[in-house]
Amino acid sequence: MPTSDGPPTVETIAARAGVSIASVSRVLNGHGARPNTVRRVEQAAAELGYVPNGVARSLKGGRTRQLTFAMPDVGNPAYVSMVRQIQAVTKPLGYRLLLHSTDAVAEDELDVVRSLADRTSDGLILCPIRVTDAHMEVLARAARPVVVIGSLPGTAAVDSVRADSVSGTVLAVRHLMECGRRRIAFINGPADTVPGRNRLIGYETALREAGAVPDPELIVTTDFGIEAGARAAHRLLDAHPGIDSVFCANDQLALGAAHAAHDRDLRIPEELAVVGMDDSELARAGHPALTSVDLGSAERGRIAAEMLVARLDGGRHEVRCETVAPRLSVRESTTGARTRTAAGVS
Amino acid sequence: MPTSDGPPTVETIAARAGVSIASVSRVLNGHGARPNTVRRVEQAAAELGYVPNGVARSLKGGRTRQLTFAMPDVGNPAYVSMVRQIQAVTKPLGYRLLLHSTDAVAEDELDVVRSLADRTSDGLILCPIRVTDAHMEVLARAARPVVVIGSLPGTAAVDSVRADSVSGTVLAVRHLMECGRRRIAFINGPADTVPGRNRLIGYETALREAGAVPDPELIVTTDFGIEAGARAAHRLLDAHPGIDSVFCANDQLALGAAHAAHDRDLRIPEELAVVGMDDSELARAGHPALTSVDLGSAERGRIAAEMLVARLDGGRHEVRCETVAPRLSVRESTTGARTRTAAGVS
DNA sequence: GCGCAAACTGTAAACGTTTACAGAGTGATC
DNA sequence: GATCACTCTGTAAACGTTTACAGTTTGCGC
Repeated sequence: MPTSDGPPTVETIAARAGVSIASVSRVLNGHGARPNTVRRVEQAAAELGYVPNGVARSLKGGRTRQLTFAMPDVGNPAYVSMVRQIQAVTKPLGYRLLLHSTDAVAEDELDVVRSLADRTSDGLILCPIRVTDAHMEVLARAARPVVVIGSLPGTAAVDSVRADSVSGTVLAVRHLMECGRRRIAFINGPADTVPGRNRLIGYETALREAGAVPDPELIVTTDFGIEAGARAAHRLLDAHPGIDSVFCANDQLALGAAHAAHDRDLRIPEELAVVGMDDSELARAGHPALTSVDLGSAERGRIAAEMLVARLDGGRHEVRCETVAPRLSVRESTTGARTRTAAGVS
Repeated sequence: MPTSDGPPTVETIAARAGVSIASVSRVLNGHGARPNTVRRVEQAAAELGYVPNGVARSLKGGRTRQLTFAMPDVGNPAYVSMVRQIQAVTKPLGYRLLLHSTDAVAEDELDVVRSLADRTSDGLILCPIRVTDAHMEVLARAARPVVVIGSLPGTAAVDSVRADSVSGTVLAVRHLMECGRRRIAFINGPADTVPGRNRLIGYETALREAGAVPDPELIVTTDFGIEAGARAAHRLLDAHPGIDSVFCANDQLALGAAHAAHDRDLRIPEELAVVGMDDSELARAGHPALTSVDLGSAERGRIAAEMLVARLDGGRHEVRCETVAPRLSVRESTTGARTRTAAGVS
């Protein structure tokens, strides 16, 4: 009995069109009906501005057409580009996107996975800050498909996309050597993370492969941040004036290093070449613009989204684990091409 | 009849605990039951790892505990800080956040508002790129509470929070004058937007209020972007070497202007003071760091979220419209304090 | 006009929860 | 031990859809 108050439902439409609710549903979903019925239902629906209740639909259909993306920090440009790509893949397919910021607390990450059991979301893309045994435990019981962006133990029965920080770092260091640099310093971020360790491995690998011996004195570990990068660079340059280049674990650190160089009147790249990582807007914000390693955040986001929808559509295929190859964006902080920012008259 | 397959439902629990589904629901929602019943239900629920189906709950309860935030561009730092604040307000209250990127297309904005009728979201925070008559039309019929971040006609029956670009610009220009600057150029963004027009008004107001006459020659309009800022600055400085300072419509433009100054060997701030707008990370990325107007994105996000939840909780109070006062973050690009980035040994 | 197949339609059940209502149990009081 | 008030419990309806099933109409060929 469709009462006057409240938004129109399938019953309201049925009453107005003089048909049953089943017919209303069928017409609205294009399941075939007599032309006359179609016309009456469509007219009634249009007149009343009927919009089907998505919640009821979800309950009946067993899926919500919602996906969740959970990551440590909304502010981080790397995650922002993931969000953008995930949207790009899922929006055209009619999925809504739930954003969950875990603030890098592991228990919160676990809760997101567990909360899949409430059937509120059809699938999850998770960027864990670190993968613990508890993560594996919980992921194994996840009530809905999950794709992890990050490194998982080989045994895991969960789709994942990982970056390759080792190769990324090798790319950077190799590039510096090809530019003729020999005293290559390394400003790393927190070393107790997987990417932190991998960068160190990459750094040492690249040097050794060129027959050089990594000098622990040229390696500094610090928190991320522009100021921190500047401090670290000053420390390195104070102690080892011979340094001719520096690779930094992200663009903030690299920008800080560039600032330090400016302050010491070291020309970039002539006297100090600088390479960053992430290839964020900050790299282009440097002056000269910073060469930077792109670990493929955008692509990881895209692939993760594709994996997830594949899992939702098709279903039962084998576990996938992809690695996204890093790419080096070469700019003036290593090659020193342009000196003028843009084509203005000199 | 709870079958073995599928996740446990209230029926499964009831069967296992030997009670009715009503008791299960009551126990789980803390509505009182005999201690013995409570124990049995809780045990059964725990053993089976029962999680209530959120969709069914939403259908029964008439609300989803989901909020939507719709803005033009996930990549824009201003919106990112809004997202963060909105999360900060709503997450503790148990709301999930749906993110919708409209890519700045008006029709998409309208669709978001219309789609509130599907009952999938309890409320909406909307950042329209521009407010048209169609917006007002659709907002008036919105099926759920909406808060708009942006400027609405006074007649609108919709809660809103707005920035004050006029005052923000006045703040910046006044600051430059207090620093002794007289030839103040202005690099504006697209002028056919509300904030674009307001910045122009603010610029002229501040100058006039100091007895100066705005010189149209010192005003340039361009798209946003670092390169664009550099080009614009070069153009201005080529034509008017006497310029001693420049106010830019956002931090990208300001950073570009700073780059141009570097290339022309103009010292900042001695020979050219630079002020940006938005107070994003880019401002701190400048070297020297850029003075920048904070239009209060974060605060607008917070207030919008608070307005929305107030509307959802309480309900029927009068329409609110708040304006967030801008704030000036003074840094070295106007005051020139520090020359060394950080406390390293010189 | 009749029979038949095909196309359409309506009734009712189902999705998983919450909750109004009535019935059953409990203990206290006289 | 009967009555009463009270608390607790179970049944059933409701939220708004989709869909299996059975029933009805329709069109067609004879």
